[in-house]
Amino acid sequence: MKLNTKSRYAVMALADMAVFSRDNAVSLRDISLRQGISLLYLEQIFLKLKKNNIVKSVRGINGGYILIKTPKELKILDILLALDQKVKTVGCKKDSKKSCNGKSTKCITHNFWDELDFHINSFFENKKLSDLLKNKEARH
Amino acid sequence: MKLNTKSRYAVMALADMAVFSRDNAVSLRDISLRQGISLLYLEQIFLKLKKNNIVKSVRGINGGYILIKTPKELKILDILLALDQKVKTVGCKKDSKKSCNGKSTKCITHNFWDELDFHINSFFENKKLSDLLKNKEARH
DNA sequence: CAAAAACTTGACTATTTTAGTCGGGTATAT
DNA sequence: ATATACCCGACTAAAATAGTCAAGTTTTTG
Repeated sequence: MKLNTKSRYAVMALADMAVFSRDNAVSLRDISLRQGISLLYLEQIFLKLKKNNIVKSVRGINGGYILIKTPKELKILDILLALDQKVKTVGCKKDSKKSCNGKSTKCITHNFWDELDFHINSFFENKKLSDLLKNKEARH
Repeated sequence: MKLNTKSRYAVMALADMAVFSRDNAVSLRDISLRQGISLLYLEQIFLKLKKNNIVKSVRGINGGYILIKTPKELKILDILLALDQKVKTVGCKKDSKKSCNGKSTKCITHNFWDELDFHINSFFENKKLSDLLKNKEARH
């Protein structure tokens, strides 16, 4: 039950941008230094974020990336989907024909996994990037 | 964001037992046939379920496994833990010393991942095996 | 214009995890 | 006795993951 590091770093990098950008583009080099993430790896991640319209890029000197939406509007779910991190915890259910374990009938636990996925999905759907920043140093 | 098949099959097999046992032991062979799970694989899974006191075994002819708790009492979380399926979606946090990304300070997204884990954990904690059986054919 | 900063992109690879099998046991009811 | 069913460690093929590399292109600034 793990999230891949790409998704994790993506959220981390975007949170960094939300904190440090003041309308200016934020370079991957800066994010890399601040968050301790490999620059090469960040490049790969931002490629996907760009393709999925989470950020836009500015080339050349003083270039970098800019959030397309405000942190208040940006759902965490959108970030995960951009990194191909689907919330589908279990294989059974692809299509409705031969759904579970190769059989044509729904398996005994089918609805339970559906519920689980829905539960997790809702969490990511309701959380916005701005929510991460609030409690940065709050709590205990 | 996937559950491994061992956990999935474990839940499935235990649900099967809950449905088909009438105080008698349920053999893995029967579960294998009914649920379409490899017998050899089931053996591996039940070894862990036994070690973690989810089931007890009866050897010899007419042997099999018996649920230790009633389906109403058996938390799904206990099943997952028995299969080493920890709900810890992200690497940062092992110990409190050098927690995130090798750094000594909590990463910017740390609390968020904690919340996520808590959210998922609660789900598994509150769901009992008996809950899976109720809505087997219910809903839509 | 030249050079440097920074984005662009596909391919590649080592490591780890996963899913599942195999073989050779042991216990027990009939 | 023997068949059934649990017991258990070791093994392996395949897939996923994490991350690197190479070779660009674009744009700003001096």
